[in-house]
Amino acid sequence: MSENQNTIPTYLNQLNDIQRKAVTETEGPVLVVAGPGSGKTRVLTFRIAHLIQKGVAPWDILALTFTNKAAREMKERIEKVVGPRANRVWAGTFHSIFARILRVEAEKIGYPSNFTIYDSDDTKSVISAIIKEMNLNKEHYNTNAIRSRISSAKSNLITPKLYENDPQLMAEDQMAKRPYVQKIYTKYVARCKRAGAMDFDDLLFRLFELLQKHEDVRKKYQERFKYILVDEFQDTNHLQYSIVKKLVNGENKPRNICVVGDDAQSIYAFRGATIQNILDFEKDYKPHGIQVFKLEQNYRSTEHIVKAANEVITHNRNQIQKTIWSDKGSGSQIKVIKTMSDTEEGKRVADTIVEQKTRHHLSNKEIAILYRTNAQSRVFEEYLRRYNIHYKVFGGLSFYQRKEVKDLIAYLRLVINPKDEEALRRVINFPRRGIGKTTIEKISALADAKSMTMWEVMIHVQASTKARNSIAGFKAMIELFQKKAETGNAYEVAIMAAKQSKLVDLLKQDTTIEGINRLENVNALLDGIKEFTEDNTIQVDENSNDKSLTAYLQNIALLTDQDEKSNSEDYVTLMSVHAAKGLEFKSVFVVGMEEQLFPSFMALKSDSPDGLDEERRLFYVAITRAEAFLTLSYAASRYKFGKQQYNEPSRFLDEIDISHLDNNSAYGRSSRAQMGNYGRESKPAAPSRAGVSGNFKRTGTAVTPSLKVDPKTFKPSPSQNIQNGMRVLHMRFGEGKVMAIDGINDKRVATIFFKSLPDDQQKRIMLKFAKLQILN
DNA sequence: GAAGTGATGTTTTTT
DNA sequence: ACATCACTTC
Repeated sequence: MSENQNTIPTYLNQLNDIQRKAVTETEGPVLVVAGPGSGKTRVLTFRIAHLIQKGVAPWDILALTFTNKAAREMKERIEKVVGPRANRVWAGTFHSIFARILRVEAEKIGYPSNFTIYDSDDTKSVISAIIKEMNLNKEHYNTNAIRSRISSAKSNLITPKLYENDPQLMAEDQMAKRPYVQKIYTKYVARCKRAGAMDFDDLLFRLFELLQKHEDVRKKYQERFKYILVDEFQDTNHLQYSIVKKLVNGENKPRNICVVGDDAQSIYAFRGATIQNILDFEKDYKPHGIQVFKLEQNYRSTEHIVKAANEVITHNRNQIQKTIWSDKGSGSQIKVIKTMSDTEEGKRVADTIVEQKTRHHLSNKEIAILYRTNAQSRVFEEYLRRYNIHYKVFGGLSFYQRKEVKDLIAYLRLVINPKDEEALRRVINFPRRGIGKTTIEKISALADAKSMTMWEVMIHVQASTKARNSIAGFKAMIELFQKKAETGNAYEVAIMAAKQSKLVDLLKQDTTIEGINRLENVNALLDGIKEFTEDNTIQVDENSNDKSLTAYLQNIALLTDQDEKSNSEDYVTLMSVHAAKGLEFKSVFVVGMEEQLFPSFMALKSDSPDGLDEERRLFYVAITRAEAFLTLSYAASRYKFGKQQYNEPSRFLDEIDISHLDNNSAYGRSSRAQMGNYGRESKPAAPSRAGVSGNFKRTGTAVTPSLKVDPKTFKPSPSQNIQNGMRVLHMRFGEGKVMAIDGINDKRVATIFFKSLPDDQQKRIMLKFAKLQILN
């Protein structure tokens, strides 16, 4: 691997014939169909390295990937071949690269250059607010359903206007008893625009719009990107492909586009990805002399695994013909574990892990448990903990999605873009500063009426003097932060915001385990920001080294927890099959192989074979992650939504020829029908679910404080008599001292320091309701 | 305003 | 089973 820039490119010797062609045929359109483990990433990176070696400027190359991780790996590997020049390649995810371009060009399409990126929570909250305002029936207008409908409209280049004129879409909504989807869509788009915000789909959609409407901009980027490469092409949606086409097809421009993908590994159709893109690509570029290369040798897995995967995938209807093969020897047969319950599945898988570790000397890092849904991780966690096996769960709530982290980020977002309404709503009264729900609704209504932003109108709102004072105070505070942001770096602003907003103070008051955790998360965020400002290796933009708050927010908006830095710890990986795409492990456990679960009930209920095909591709992805050992497991019964369910073993198990299964497994498999009955008839003694989880009881649940005062002797005093400074008695909290009183009449709120509470915790209690006895 | 209660939805996958 | 949300109670 030692590359010397002046010698003949030795990297070409590390490739087989087809791979080498895929690397060296740099001109014109190229489609690389790459089976699992066929060296796809190697081809992509070497192709880029080769271009650079040939004299192409790194910044003339655009490489689009699906995840940040893939982009990072690609850059690292290019760097190994060509050195630090690699960093100047435009390599990143669709979303991050497009966001970068939009930062520069946003004003041309009516957005501020410091636009906010709304994540799916923000999107959801905007849509849900619109549904509420329109007084629509929540039963028919499910926020998630509407969101995905809007998202898929955008992914297919359908604006609200086009939506309205599309009889089929409108009829579908009519049928589903939600005729106002188009209206919601219209409002949603307007709302985002007013807030200077783009959601994930907008990062693509608005870029398309930009290229469409502005010929000069289009030409600029067409000329800029002389070579374009797209990874995981099977997972692109129509919109992404449309943008790529726009960038590639310039006037008098050689169409140097290379896409790499595998139709058999397309697993994101549910969010608009379509393998049609691969088929279209071949058609679209045929006139321009497309070359197609098929990488069919699998360097990852042994033969039983590769052959089983091939057998499974032949059950799908449409696919590009290819024969994946391996010369790594037959290897171990596939093991199938059948169990009575999900808890037993957890135990048996953990047992098998222990056995494999000793017998084959595997380290934890070489082992992965893959499941269809994230909720399945728990049983495995429980047993791995019992056995003292270090593990790590990927997926679920990412760091940046935690409430406390989002709260602080919302302050920062507001500093950069005060139009950002989601950020404003989030923090205008958090920590509480007396700007209640009604006031916020008034601001929102006023903003709507005047077509201005909430930020602009909020000081003019009709409200109590107190509320208006609070609003003015809030505004002044944010403006103070903004001033800081003009001169200070991201960290300085963040520290100031965390402290002066009283966010940290509030968190410090919560002494439960979760509360301490939350405080730690905020501190971790602050540390992260500090690191960002000090670490020169983190760069948002290859051409600048911007340490401003804007730069920071842009950097994190598109991060997911998959992007956590890899560390050297040795752990067993637990993740969803989706998350495992692109990874490989010596030993892989694919668990929960049951009808309704894998394939998912969602795919089965629609009755359309498309859904089932996608599940099968997903299974194909799952089993092809394994290098040497593959274990499949299923349970006769499992808990779902709190109820015990009995499922048949997955049909996918039947699609693997029995010759690839080990002896014990083959026996169990052939009695598939029996197995279903087995669980039902003999009624296995209820697996002691409680027993297992009992050992791992959630800790830290706050216990309701018991009564501190005997109800018989307790005589509450009239609330209007309570004054600042008095010693009072409360039924549950016991003795305390009134530290402050604000509000008038019915709205009087006392801040009381109670002896019984830990540390210097204070409670705010509304006097109208509280029963307090004056002590003296 | 805060805490507790009961009803309701959620779980397929994610940039 | 768990989380969230509207609603009640203090």
